[in-house]
Amino acid sequence: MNEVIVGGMRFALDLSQPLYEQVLDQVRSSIAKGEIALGEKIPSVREMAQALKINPNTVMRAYQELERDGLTETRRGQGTFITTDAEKVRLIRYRLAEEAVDEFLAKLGSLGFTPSEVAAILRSKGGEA
Amino acid sequence: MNEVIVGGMRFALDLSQPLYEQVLDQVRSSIAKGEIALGEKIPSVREMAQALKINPNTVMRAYQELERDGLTETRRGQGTFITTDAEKVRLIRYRLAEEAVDEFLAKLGSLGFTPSEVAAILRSKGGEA
Amino acid sequence: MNEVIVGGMRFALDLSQPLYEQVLDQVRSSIAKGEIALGEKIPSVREMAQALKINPNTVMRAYQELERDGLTETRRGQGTFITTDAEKVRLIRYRLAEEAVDEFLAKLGSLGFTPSEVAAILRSKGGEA
Amino acid sequence: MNEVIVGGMRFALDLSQPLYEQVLDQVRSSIAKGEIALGEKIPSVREMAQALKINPNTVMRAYQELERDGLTETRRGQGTFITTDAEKVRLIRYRLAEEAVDEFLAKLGSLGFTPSEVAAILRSKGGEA
DNA sequence: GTGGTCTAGACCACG
DNA sequence: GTGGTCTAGACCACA
Repeated sequence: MNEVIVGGMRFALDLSQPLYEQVLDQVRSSIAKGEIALGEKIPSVREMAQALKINPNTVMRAYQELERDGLTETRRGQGTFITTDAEKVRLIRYRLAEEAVDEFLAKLGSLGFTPSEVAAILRSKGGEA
Repeated sequence: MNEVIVGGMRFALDLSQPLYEQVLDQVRSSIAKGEIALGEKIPSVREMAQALKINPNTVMRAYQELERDGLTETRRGQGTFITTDAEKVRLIRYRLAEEAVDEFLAKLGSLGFTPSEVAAILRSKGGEA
Repeated sequence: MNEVIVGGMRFALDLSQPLYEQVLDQVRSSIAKGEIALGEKIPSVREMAQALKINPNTVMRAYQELERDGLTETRRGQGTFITTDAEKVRLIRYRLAEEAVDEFLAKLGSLGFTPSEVAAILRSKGGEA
Repeated sequence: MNEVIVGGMRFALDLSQPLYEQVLDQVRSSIAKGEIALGEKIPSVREMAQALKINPNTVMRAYQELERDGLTETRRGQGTFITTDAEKVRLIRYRLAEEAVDEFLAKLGSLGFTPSEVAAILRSKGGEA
């Protein structure tokens, strides 16, 4: 495993997706799961880049997207902090889940699976869905 | 909607993904769903390109990937035909479904949803999974 | 097996190579192996095409190449006949073998195999070479 | 000879085969022979294209096939690198050799040569097989 | 800078 | 007619 822990968050990067997207997803996921507390400071771009051994531009892009989503805010001269707005976090978590579900159902539908077949596959996968 | 029907298959292209991948996915879907019969000829590269208003090279790339997957065979000078091997189609359909499921569960998991929460969301979405 | 016997020669066609080349190879091979006698008549282009369920142009092209090699001769109004020159057959057989050997050694060499490794692989393949 | 050395690899292109296939074969050979170390970067698409005086798209096609075979991985924005998985290289080298052997034996067999004749020809060719 | 996608258009081999 | 290769050149996303 190529895992790194930075600022209390766990990162595992691969080449299958853009790096900035993986960083974004993994920070967002840490927030959604509550692994990192609201209002807490996250590592600086430079620290994060060094820890993950990736280009600072890549981290920067991920951070910018987090801020656009309202999940973080930068305080000049102090760094980047997780939002303190729990409702915002809840909404974003829900929105991401909904998107994933829609995409999933669309894909399975396009392969001609009925809802009950989907359920069967999910069950066989260990989810008790 | 910008839909086109070609050779009994429905196509709707957008810019969110590579065109060749969309063509690939949609032909594959048609095969997986059985909308197009085994052994049947699919439209020639040029026909398809003209119908979808895209470049023949782009269609060709999709067709070559289909052949690599074993879903089609090309007969020189005659065209491109769906495989007659039903087992191969079944396997690929299953593989695609499995990939979608894995991706879905990973994403929802990374957002901190438990299996039963996932099931609840799916139910609310109209699937009775 | 998708085999057809025509004029005493065995044919099995697939899509991995040009059809005309397969026809050419298989006729040549029948001659080289002595499965078809010198001076004998081979089926007409039309007969052959019908038997193999391929385009007459494809058969024609194979026959033309055979004639260019001197393995056959056409007698106007009578058809196509295997040469009666045994020496020519011997030479062509040897030339084809030599080409195959050269190509084979070149390929294995390009993969960095030593002669003794090649010999080992050949032995493991059932040839006692 | 129209040879070019690029990134420690030797290239000689002709018109007997598709260019992208020749590039593919020659890079693959270099990897199989260990002429280029695992994990090493190979020349960028543009560099290679310029050096070989062919179109970047042609090089790209070769590189994509290498990646599909698992012999290389591409790091976005950084370039294309030889895999670090020695086992994968070993397997592919063996697979290529096996294919060559099978093809060779089939061809010689179709010309009616017995295994011992094949062995004799090989010996006379300088291999001591 | 890197790889990746797409286009337009030429040319070839095969059937 | 079919698929396949190649080019030139544009444009994009990523690091």
